[in-house]
Amino acid sequence: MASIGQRNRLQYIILGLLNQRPQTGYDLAKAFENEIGEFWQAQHSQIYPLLRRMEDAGEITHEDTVAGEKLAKKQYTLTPSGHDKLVDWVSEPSPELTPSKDEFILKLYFIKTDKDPRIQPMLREQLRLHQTQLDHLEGRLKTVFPTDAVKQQAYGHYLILDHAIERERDYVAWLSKYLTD
Amino acid sequence: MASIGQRNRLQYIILGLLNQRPQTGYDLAKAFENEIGEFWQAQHSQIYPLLRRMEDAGEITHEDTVAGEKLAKKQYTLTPSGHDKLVDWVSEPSPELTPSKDEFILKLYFIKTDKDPRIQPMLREQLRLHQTQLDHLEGRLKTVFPTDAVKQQAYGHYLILDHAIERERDYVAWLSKYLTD
DNA sequence: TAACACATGTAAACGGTTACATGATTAA
DNA sequence: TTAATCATGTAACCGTTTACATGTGTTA
Repeated sequence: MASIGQRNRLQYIILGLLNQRPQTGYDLAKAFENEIGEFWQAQHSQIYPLLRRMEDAGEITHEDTVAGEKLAKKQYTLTPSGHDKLVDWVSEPSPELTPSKDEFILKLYFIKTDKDPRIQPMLREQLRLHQTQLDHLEGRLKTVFPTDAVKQQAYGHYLILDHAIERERDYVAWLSKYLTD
Repeated sequence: MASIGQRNRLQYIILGLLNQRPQTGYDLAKAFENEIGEFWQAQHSQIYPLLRRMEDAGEITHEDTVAGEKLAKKQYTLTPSGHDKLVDWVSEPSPELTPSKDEFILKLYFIKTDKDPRIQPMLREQLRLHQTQLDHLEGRLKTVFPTDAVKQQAYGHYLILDHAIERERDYVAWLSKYLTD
């Protein structure tokens, strides 16, 4: 029995995605480029070995299918044990505050005076970045959740999109506060 | 000449900290427990080998000193080359938006309906956490920057503390928006 | 004298990224 | 037919965390 460290959060994301519907490793990798990519990233090179380990641990199983003439696919599904593990994880407290690792913030820390000529260009660059991200997220909210009915079918997803939007909005407001033009 | 990957951001933090004043590896490790710990974390086991590599690369030098009878210390200082590297890094654009890796947000994503009984307790737990962090940061602002004069001596530090406070304030406001009691 | 803080290191394991490698299917 | 996408894997490297390991100085 392969053991998977308690702190490996990617495994739980995979459990959660497979709980939505059975998928291949390729599908999972795509999910990290799309909606879940706003919150977590993973490459296929990390996903395929982990799927193997999770299957060895009895949390998921796969069914071999063939597309077209001979393109092999592995369709992964949760086992009851995997489902339990997912439920346990979501139900556990999340008492950790992870530092944000924002490189711009890090650079700011080493600027001494408000007279430093680098500050304003840096703030402007970040404003552009976060404004773009804000526009992107607001667009996604409109396309992914056009009606209240859809919100109730993926309520958690709606919540975190709303959170991400407010975060960007506040970041933009904070940057504007210190921009002098 | 040892090469240090471009993406290693810890080296720049160390350059920045040594630019403030010469320090030992132990001092640097302490700094990550205190103020800089809000934004980045590093253990001494990562710091000591990196200091060695940075010295090999000619960015820092050390002077051996002895405290008391024979407690050996290595006091590290920036070289001109290390100072240049720090200035270059701060002056470079920071065009990357790092995902936040907030485990609570991740868990929310997998909750389907607004009727799920886990949502409210989760929101309450996070409210408590972020309220505590907000209180902590507001306390630090008052102790670290009691007057406007001090703000101007470490302006970047003041900015990022202000940013962190607004971030927590907004997080708390967002959580409260969805709390039903 | 015992506990705690100061001080420096190494080793093992883990999580994540980039690169290497191969082959099938579909659409332009 | 050729480029893009679908599909699965491995290898090497890097950054980070946890644990191991040792010894000094200070303070209660």
